[in-house]
Amino acid sequence: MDVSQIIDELNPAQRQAVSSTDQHLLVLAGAGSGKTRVLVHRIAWLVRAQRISPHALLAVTFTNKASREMRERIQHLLGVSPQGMWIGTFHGLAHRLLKAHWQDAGLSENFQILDADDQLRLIKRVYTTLGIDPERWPHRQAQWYINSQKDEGLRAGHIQPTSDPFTSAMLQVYRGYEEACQRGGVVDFGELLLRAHELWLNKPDLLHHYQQRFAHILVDEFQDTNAIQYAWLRLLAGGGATVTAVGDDDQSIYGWRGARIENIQNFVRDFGDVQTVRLEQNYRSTATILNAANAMIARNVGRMGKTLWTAGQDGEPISLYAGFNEQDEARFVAERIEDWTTQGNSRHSAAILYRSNAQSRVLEEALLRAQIPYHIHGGHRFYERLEIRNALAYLRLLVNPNDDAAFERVINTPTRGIGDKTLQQIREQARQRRVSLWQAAEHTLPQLAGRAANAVDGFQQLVTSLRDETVDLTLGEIAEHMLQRTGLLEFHRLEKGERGQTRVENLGELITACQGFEVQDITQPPLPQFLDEAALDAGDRQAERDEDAVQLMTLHSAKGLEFPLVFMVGMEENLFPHKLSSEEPGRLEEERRLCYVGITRAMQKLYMTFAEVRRLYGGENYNPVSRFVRDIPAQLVQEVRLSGSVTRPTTYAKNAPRKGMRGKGNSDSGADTGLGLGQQVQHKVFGEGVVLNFEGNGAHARVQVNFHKAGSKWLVLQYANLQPL
DNA sequence: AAGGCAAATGTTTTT
DNA sequence: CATTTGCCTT
Repeated sequence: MDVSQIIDELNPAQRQAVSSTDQHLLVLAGAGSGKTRVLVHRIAWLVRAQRISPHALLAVTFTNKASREMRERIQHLLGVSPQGMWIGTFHGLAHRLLKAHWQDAGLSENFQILDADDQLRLIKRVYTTLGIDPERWPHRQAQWYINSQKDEGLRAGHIQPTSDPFTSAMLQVYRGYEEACQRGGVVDFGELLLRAHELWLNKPDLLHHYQQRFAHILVDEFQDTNAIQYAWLRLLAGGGATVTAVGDDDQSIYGWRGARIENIQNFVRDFGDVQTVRLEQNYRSTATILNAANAMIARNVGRMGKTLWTAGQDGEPISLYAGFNEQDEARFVAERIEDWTTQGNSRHSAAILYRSNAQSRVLEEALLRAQIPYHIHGGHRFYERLEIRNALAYLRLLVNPNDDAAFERVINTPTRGIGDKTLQQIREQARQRRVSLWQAAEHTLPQLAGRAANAVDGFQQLVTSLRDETVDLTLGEIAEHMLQRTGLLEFHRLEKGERGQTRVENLGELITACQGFEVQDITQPPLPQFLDEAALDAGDRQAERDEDAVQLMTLHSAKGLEFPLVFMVGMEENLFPHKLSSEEPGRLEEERRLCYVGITRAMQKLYMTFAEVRRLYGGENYNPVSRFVRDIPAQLVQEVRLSGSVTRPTTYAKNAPRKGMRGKGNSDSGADTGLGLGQQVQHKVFGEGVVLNFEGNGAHARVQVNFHKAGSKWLVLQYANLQPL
């Protein structure tokens, strides 16, 4: 391909960024300004025009999704995959380094990654060992403390002991936790970054090697980097590499989890010789929407400064609706979506954005009532489900029996008569001998009662023989065999009713995932690689499902997405800006950026809604309209009071059976079934529920039912034998 | 070891 | 209000 092709289709600012030859480059990329495009084209330009080997390029993102997208687009643009280039998340790249240099990093070869859940369990254990009272300092607080310290690049040893009882308790826990991790050969997310940084600090030769290798470092979402990530980048770039940082200070919404917006300003100061390019032309939204966003964000101080503009139309005004209460608000949204789809638009082109997850409920109920299929983003992901985590724990033990978190999780799952007392003894033994639980278990055997000793011994033999039996098997076979031999499959199958079935299905999906897994390194066994991927990429894989449904999500998770029609609901003081964030000026500014993110998601039409009365936590709240709404120039906003809308507060009896709904000709409703969306149904095991969704037709038709007791489930229509109520 | 009850506790989330 | 947690009982 021709070099000019990489450049020609860009606007002047984009072109300037892509072909910058200054030492460093800061791209301030406004929402919808072609940020990823610039990044991808710059990489292509470096390879094609500058003749830089992909081997000398490193591109780092924040999420797996972003790095996948970047890889695909580079491949698309270059026509070939960029062999030798490092593309990944901060955590992914750190992991790659630690795997390659595990000895220099002071890790065991098969170190495992601890996720948030296992981390909390481990912390609980440390509490018990140290005799710290979780009533006084909740476990979660310690978890938060440890993670924040790691985000800042601080180990327990770096922190000055104080007389402050909180700090000294937290420090004690931090220390004990560090030891437990080291002993178990596990590493949490923060530790990946911290260790990768220390690896380079401690091994200058290694650092030098990587500094020499990477001539260009490209960073996406730079405003989201935390202290340790920034330090890591500085170290790597210290050998003269060129850094391209792409970000938007106005979209920094993760300060509360360690992201440092000031890294953008510091970049110019710390790196010197930085060319700054602003991408301000927006290709997403109408001028009205952009003007609203610009006006709102202008209230923040200390910005790098940026004003979005478009060559496109003004578009429709922003509609503001004052609901009488949250029910009315939700009803309004549902009606507007009905109008939208009636006009021939798809449902998935509409999104409802809210500040906190709790708000989704009323909206769901309204959509259900209106028979509008919806999809909620967020919630449990595949690898976070209990049964999957149990299965993974067994697999982890196969790789590394000293993994205490895995050991604790499954020593009595399925139940095999190992109670708390036995476990306590093993823990005590482990503490005394400073060994892993697995090792301690062997030492504890003699002092256990016959039955308990048998059970523990049986467990260890199970794991050991499982390891022997699976050496020559493929990953899929290992998973399948493990599920059988451990009895996990049976255990979950026998779980009462509803849950069991889903869990067995999920375990089946796990086997499928194992079968389809592609190893990174063919010289290494697949299992550890699979476990690493499971830990580092919680797999939004099934979000790809392309049912035509309205998208519901928090403002945070909407970042990076765009929708023709957007609703920002709950535009009320105390809700948004959230009460807990409206006190401090800094946090309020972050809320405002969140609002900016929300507004700039909208392509054609934006609705903002609020409720005059909102039931929350039992009480009635009369929140004033959000200050953010008042920040938008009045001429851009149209206040809505549709004729035919309710003139008094409406309340709906929850789950009340509705009349006249059966057999309505909804195209998605599997017309011959007698069931429609929103239909109340009865299932002989799960009880009563409401039909949420349909999928497929004929013998393959499946129906999603939200059971009052059992929660939401997908059933095969053919077998479900649902009775309409 | 599972189920039931009382008490606490209510942002945002990736890796 | 409603969900989740943890303690207590069978």
